[in-house]
Amino acid sequence: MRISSKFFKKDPVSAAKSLVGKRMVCGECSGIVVETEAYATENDKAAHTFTKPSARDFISNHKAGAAYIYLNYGMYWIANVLVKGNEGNGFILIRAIRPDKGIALMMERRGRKKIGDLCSGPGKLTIALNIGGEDHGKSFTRNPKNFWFEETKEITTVTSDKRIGISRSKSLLWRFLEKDSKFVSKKKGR
DNA sequence: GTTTGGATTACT
DNA sequence: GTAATCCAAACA
Repeated sequence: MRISSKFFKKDPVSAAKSLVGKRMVCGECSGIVVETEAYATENDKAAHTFTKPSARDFISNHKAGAAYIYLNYGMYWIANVLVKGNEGNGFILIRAIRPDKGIALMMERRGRKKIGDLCSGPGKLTIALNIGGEDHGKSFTRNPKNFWFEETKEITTVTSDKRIGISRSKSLLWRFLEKDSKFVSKKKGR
């Protein structure tokens, strides 16, 4: 069953946590979300909304569940989901998924043979799923032919940790991962 | 008009 | 450890 926009209308932190274990479908490929991070518009200096006015514009011009795709370091696209809750707006950063279907195609796009290396990082999974700047602003809940999330029967134990790869507000435990997963990004925090 | 700093990855 | 490579923001 596909996840509706209602899912993205609660606060960003609990939405990010509950997205772990869901299936992310994109064209012929899919995978189970094993790692996310939450970013909030309020009291979060690491969020794009703190430094980039364009991120705030994006929030006011789009609905909950929209895809916020960002080009980082000039070479890697990074996928986020817009969250608009009563307790504040923010984004869910999709950091890693466990490949499920379309693995051969993902290997071809990535040029890698190890399944554990296909989607174990935010820049990697966008390449594997063929997500790019042309998908910026599209919806995860209203565009059935591009990408969406599904409920699963996966039994996942979710743990929280500090966010990584950022220079501000590092102390918040807003990174959520599937416990003991071999498919999460390996880079250490702190 | 020029400079700077990233939600990173892969290779040495 | 570090090169690769681009855009929006910030500064002059």
